[in-house]
Amino acid sequence: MPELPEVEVTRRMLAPRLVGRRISEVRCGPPSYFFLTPPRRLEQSLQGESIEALEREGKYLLMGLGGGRRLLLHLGMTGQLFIAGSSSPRLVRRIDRYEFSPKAAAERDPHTHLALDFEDGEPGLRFRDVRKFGKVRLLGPGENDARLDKLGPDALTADGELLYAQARRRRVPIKTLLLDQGVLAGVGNIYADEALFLAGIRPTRSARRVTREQCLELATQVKWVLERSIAIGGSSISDFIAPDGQDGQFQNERRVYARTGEACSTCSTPIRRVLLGQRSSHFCPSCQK
DNA sequence: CTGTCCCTGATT
DNA sequence: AATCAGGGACAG
Repeated sequence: MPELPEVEVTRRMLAPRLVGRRISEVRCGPPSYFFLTPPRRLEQSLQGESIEALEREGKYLLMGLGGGRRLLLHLGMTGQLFIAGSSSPRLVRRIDRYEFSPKAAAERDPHTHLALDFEDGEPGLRFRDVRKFGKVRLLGPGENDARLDKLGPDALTADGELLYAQARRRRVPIKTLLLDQGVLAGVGNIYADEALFLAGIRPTRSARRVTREQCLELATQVKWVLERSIAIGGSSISDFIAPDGQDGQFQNERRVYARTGEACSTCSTPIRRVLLGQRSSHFCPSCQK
């Protein structure tokens, strides 16, 4: 599940391969929940555009285009952004045949929704998303997206005092607070669980019962775990791949996430799993209070 | 603030 | 055939 580190790894690897190039051809799959901007309109509007920047806000990517327009991208749960021709066991072979015409339907990968190719002939960009929880939207000059407007400060700059101030006035579990993109932009289920483990705080603890010292420590651990994951290419637990098809390595360093029943790496107590608002949380009942 | 829904593939 | 996974929008 792509969270801040996976999106940032994607951005860093993609930027040098996209920025400065002019789009020669755009192909989209059929209309779906995935397209906030209708696919036909994307095909018309993006053709001939040049890419001037690639930025990240929380878990969103923003491709800066000429004339102040921007392309908003979100990977959702199973999104994969990669360079055409990349190979990975997580990618199907049909992927490079991105012929989206109805007659070619049997030949194409039904999960690749967007393909951009470049005038200079360098390999293009592909956006694949099995479950279509991802998003694509074209923003006009000066146009904003409500999703972006709601984002809080980037989690890489998490401020413990600010987190404490928010925690004091919310009755929700601390884990729920961490997942709130309006509080800290970019934290998802994996890194929330990992940061809470490192800070020694149970995910279920009420936010208002987390002390100031604990909030400072939590902010420190959030930043550490995100930076560490970025450094080793993110987490490839289910679907995530880097733009070159490579897997990240952070899944090998996780202490609690999806380790239910396994021995805690510090004290050997079995890791437990609880549900918080339909979402699973993992913690060590001995190390986390 | 909590519950439901969007979607598809893997698992039971 | 039913259940689970879950980011985020939305309804209640």
